Amino acid sequence: MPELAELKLTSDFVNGVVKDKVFTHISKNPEHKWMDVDFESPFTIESFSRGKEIKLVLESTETDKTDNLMMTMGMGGHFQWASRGESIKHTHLFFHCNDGGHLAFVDVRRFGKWKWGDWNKDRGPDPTTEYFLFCNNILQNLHKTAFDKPIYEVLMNQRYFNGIGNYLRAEILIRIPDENPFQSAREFINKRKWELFELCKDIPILVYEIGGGTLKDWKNPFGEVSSVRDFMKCYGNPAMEKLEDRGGRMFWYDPKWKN
DNA sequence: TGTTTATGCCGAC
DNA sequence: TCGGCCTAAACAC
Repeated sequence: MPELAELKLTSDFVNGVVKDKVFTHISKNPEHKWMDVDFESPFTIESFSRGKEIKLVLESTETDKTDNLMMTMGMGGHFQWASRGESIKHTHLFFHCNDGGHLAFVDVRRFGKWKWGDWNKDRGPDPTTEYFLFCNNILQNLHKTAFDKPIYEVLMNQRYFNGIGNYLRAEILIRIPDENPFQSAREFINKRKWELFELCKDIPILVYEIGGGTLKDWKNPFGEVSSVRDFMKCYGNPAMEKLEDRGGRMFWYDPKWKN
């Protein structure tokens, strides 16, 4: 998906467009097989992101009812605003506004999902907004077998690295150039924990500040914000080596570690 | 025209 | 751990 930085931008975008707006109901595109959702009218929306989850807080303007619609974005989910009469292809959730427009959850591949609840307890703290908890969650669990695996695989484990995805793991590991990304996560972390943890915080923040990664299925909802585009040193770079990991994802890495 | 590829996750073995 | 879920853009021929 969109990874941590893109989720944060998506959440900002939602907050920008729903500000001072009142909604009447939610409907779902029947093409999408996932659950229907609705909420008592009239209501307001506020968005938060944590790692690769988005929380939409819906609040009745007339009663004290409130509920959280928890969403994941899959590979390309995002939000757009549609004015009265406008319809956007591949919209799967419509948050209908009393001005006739709607907030559209657009998701071509339909990998995005939603449900009522709260932050998924199987996902770890957000490295950018809960940095101390993020570090602690790893250090307290470092003895577990999950950390026997190579660091390049463990960086994709959302229980510990919530928000890190396929491009971020490549961009993080390439920035610790003298450590082999194929060694065990435990060994790697024991040696270079603070550099690793800080990169897990700082790279997503950098990408957020420059307006998101340049990704095939994802466009910055605000349009281009920055001309800084060279943070991507590794992912997708033909000068780098790549291999398919056990999850069927391409891992991009420095050719010097090819065995 | 056909094939490969894509930022992710879930559930059936 | 592995296939399945989906569409469309970018390739290959």
